[in-house]
Amino acid sequence: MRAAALALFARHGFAAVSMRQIAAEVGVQAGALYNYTPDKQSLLFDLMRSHMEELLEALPSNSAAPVTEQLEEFVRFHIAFHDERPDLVFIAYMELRSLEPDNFAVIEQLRGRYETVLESILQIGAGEGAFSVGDTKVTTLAIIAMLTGVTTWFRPEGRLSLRAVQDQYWNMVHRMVTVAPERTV
Amino acid sequence: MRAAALALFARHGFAAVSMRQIAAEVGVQAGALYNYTPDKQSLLFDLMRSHMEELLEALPSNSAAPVTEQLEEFVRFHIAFHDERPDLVFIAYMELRSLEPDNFAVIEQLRGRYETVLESILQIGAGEGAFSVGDTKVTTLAIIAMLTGVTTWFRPEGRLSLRAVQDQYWNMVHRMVTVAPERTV
DNA sequence: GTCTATATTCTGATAGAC
DNA sequence: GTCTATCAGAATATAGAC
Repeated sequence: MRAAALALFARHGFAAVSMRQIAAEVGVQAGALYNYTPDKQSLLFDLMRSHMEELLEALPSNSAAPVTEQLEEFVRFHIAFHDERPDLVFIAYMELRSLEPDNFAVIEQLRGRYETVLESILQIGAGEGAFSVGDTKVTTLAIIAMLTGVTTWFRPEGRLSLRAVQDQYWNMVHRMVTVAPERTV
Repeated sequence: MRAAALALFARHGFAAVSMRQIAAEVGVQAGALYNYTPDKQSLLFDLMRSHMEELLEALPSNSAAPVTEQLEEFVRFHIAFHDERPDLVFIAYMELRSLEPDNFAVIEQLRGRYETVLESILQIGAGEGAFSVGDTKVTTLAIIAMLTGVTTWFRPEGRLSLRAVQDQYWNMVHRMVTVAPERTV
């Protein structure tokens, strides 16, 4: 049921999907779904919370490694993890406004913890002189927006391999946080 | 009515907003709305199409200027234009899936034209040796995702001025497309 | 644990008075 | 051009048989 709901929410949006549609996808009648979830809102919330918790748990944290390597690891991890769960990533971002206030607060807090991991890497790197960034919060949000955008177009069977995409994004992020070169033009 | 619908769609999502809610916001009864739109779908489509057309019309195109200046102009324009219409930008991105197939095709084509403007700048710059980019399509999507993300957090009365945000994003984009420096760490 | 049936409310859209 | 009233159907969720 969770898988069916996830696919439908990602394709049509939470509000546009009815419990009857989910039931039809599973192959049961609508009433049977309520043996597995108390209501529709909980179904969305559980999907989003478990996704965010898995994301945080899977996040590598080699705080002993050089910051540049930590940043590279973060970039590659973000793209790979999101590639494996495109629907979950999509709804975790798109359906925030469909959450009731209490549920929203929980997800928002988990999001904040994820962003803080990246921001800490940038701050430490800036302190060491390894990175040159302006505002670390702005840079954090810019990098996450850029990386998350990959899910809107990347397909494993497409023109570029996952590895090639990771390479190119790491290259872009690396340049973004490294001191500007002499003008070449 | 368009303004009321826009605000509600941006906050709750197209599917989650009823014609009665829009009417209540305007201060009329639901039936009266149908003097101004044939149906709810057209209301969304008209908002999105007029937004995309204004975006394309306002887009500067100084093809005589150096490509680096063209890119800087694009970056600053994108952020400023989107800052002025946060709700429109939000629904133009979030509600693509709420469009019926024919309407979706129209909006998608307009999106493509906008992306092509940026990609052309990158391609010309790469050809001239002014830029060093990997895949121009990937770079285009990465830059647009990064810039569009600004609307999710930027507030004019916030900590950073619009100008400061433009400066920092231009700095990041400029580094992204410029040849990598010698390793500093 | 799934079914059928249903309570209740809401939905987009229309008809006709004024 | 807006109102009231309404149509026809869909929505979430529940009750009770099996």
